[in-house]
Amino acid sequence: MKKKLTVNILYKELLRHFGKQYWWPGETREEIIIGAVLTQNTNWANVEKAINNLKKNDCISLGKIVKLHKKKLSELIKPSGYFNIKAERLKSLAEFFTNSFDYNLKKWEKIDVYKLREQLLKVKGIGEETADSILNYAFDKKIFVVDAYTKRLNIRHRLIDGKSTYSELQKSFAEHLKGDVEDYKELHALIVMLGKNYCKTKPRCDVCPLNKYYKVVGNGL
DNA sequence: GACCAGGCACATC
DNA sequence: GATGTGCATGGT
Repeated sequence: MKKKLTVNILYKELLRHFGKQYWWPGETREEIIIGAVLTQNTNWANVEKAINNLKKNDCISLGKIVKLHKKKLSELIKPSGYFNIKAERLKSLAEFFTNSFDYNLKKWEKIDVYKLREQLLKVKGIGEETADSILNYAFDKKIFVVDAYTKRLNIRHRLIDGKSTYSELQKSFAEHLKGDVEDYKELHALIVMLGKNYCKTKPRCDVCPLNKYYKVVGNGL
């Protein structure tokens, strides 16, 4: 690693700038799980439309999705894009959860977090980010979610070695971030906020919320 | 009309 | 292990 990730200062600055995000947007555990698949490479506004369709049809649960025809499911989630693939992924994931422990998700809470992660990754269509989003936000596990924004943040601001893999980035954040599961949720949400609003075309600009961060830790560039 | 958005699986080198 | 491609909608 080139540089020690001063992640606590980063967190503090982002929190000060954006305020608490209270993620994940979702009313129930199952809605969060469903949203985690729907948001794959898609903006949240489109996901919301899909979720609203599911709600209107009383289908915002894994038990309902298991029984739903794939074609009907595709129609409902159409606004989120990749609807055929996502319908398949949702079916697989719904089968995974409903077939285990008598469809009692509370029982999953007691499983070792890494064991559950391993199981989730075996489900077709569930990669590291989706699995970690489910673990962190739906199951309140202390697992840091790395996404496109986190990778971009790392490269643009050179937090750690630019060629870091998903697990290297995740490990680095986990090693340095002081806090509980709620802080893990917040920091990921804040990094998404930063990515949506800044750092789109160039590493730094005059209005970058991270400028104060650099005043504290020095110029990493 | 081009480009982007809170990925993933699969093929190919 | 790195890189390329298909999957698809809706906002800017």
